[in-house]
Amino acid sequence: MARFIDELKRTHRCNDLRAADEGKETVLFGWVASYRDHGGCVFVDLRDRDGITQIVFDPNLSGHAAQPKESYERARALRSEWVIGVRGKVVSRGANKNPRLDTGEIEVHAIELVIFNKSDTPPFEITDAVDTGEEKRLQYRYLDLRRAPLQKTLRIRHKINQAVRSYFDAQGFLELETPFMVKYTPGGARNFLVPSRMSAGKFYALAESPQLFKQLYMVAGFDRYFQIVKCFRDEALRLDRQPEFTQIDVEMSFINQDDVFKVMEGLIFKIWKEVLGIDLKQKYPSGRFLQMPFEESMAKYGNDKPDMRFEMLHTDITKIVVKHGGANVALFSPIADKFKSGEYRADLPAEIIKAMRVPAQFASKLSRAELDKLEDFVKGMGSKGLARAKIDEAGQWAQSPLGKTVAPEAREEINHAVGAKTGDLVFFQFGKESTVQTVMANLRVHLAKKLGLIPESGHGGNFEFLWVTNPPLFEYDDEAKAWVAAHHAFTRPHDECIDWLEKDPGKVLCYRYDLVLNGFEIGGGSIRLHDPNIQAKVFRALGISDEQAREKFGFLLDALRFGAPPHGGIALGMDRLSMLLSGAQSLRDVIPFPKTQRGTDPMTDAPSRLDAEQLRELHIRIVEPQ
RNA sequence: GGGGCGGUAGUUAAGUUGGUUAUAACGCCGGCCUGUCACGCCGGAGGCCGCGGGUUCGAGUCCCGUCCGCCCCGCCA
Repeated sequence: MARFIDELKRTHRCNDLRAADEGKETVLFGWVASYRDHGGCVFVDLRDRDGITQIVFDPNLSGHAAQPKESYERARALRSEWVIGVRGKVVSRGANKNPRLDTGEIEVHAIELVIFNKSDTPPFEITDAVDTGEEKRLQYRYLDLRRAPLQKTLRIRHKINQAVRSYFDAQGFLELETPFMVKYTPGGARNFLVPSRMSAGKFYALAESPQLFKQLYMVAGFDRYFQIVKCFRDEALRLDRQPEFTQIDVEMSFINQDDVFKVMEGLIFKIWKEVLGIDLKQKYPSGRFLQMPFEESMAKYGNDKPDMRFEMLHTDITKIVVKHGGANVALFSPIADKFKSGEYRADLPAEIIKAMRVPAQFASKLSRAELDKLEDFVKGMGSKGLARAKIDEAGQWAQSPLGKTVAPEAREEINHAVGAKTGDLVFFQFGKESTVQTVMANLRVHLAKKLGLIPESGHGGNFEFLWVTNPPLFEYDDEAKAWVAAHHAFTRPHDECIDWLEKDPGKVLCYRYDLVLNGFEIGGGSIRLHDPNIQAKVFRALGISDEQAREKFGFLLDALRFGAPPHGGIALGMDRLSMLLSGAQSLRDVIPFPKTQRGTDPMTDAPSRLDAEQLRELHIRIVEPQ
């Protein structure tokens, strides 16, 4: 029978002991975070998931028998990350307190020491401050996870999970599971595929979301469903996108859009309260978040996930320029001319001109070199360049090629629309609408970071929530020359837009909504189409035949014919939520075992090749890329 | 598929117009030290400069290719 673990059970964790515990005997288990050998005595910082306690090994401790001497001798050999157990006595540090440790008022005088296991020298130091490349950290993720910041973020995930479960349970939701291995459906996000051994040549797909199944739960009458669920998407990775991620998935029956908002706002309030101790009531006394139409968001911010923590709004000046016949600016003229010649329909502008004002007090901080760098920044996003103008005392566009020719009336109207005053800097983008929007949206955020306009987030409570609502149901696909569903084909259009489905699909708005926090989309959902007649019209607008619809979504269409209730739902990105709650800079810092940007895992070396026999069993032949 | 940045000791980085022995800090190893907590002091080891090719008397440095990582566009809820 082993002395430690069998006989000596752990009495405390490494962040438990305080001044009040003085005199107690304690048994602690943990890892050697650091050791300081002073010749006569040895100090060890013992670490577990909760914190650090200083252990002292001193052969001359009064009141004990031979054991301290023996422990001291062995303690001198301790090294970083060895796993040990200690029996000792809690003693006040007297004048030698360490205010930086929660346990800094006390230390433990060791009587007995056990070395459970030695450790190789770790490839990087286990400290709070990261000074190691991310690939190394991922390669030794189990060591990286010993660091306090990651211990803290994973604890936040735990707390979110607990808050979600208790909230939804109290609201009458059932936590129900859905399959991960599903039928492949083309369109939307690419699926990861799983070959079937038993059905030669056939594949399952990993679910990109539980979407269809949660709707089936509604048809089945479960009424209120939620699930904390893994989803899989075989798409390019980003700072805020991983191939395997977790959603807080919700669906409800007999509700409208606002009912969904209320339920989710309640959840967010609870999560913030329980995880951060922040009462969002102070910021949102009504309990409700701001709502903004999609169109307004695109116009003012250039995207549908605006960071509301700072201003620098966009202004669309296309109409002003067109009105002034190009405003006598050579670069603008082609766009204005196209409108004039009727090449573009007024309701379908493929090209736009946007301006963004940087107020004088910030504009003055930007050096010439920095402004030139912005040129490269926008070019990286497909822009041809970044036109700019400095507003002088007379309201003229100084330091700008545009200013040399621009018609004064047009210039004044633009200045007025943009709100430009003396000393302000105005940036312009023009051309293909999608490019202009992307460039201007990114430029807005990039400049805000550069100029320090974004307040510190975190526990100060700089959390700006926003519902972005009522986007168009369809988008025009330039390449395919056809209307495609902006999200999926089962979103309910606004009732007053039903007529447009046939006449002008581009005008159809729908009950879709995104929840945005500080420039990140943290959730999205919709009210679903449950009326088969309107569903048929939507398919017609998309040019999807009955046969095609049946082939792709047959089982859902079948189900909707058997008394589907009005229903809708939403999914929150659990990982992004954790990232914003913990102040982490990357999704990879809140996912325990994340993938690199190429979707690989440096620790396990996944994905990996299979040998010929395994491939044969799966009926797969590898075609080497050229 | 495209653009940008990066890869030098275990780790993080420096490395000049191409030049002779490739630096520093931390870590590691050995020794000393009874109040440290970024302990201190003395000594030491440690290098495929991502990989392959080219230019050159000479390449960490210049050129071409390639692999890997990060950020972004496209893509993606």
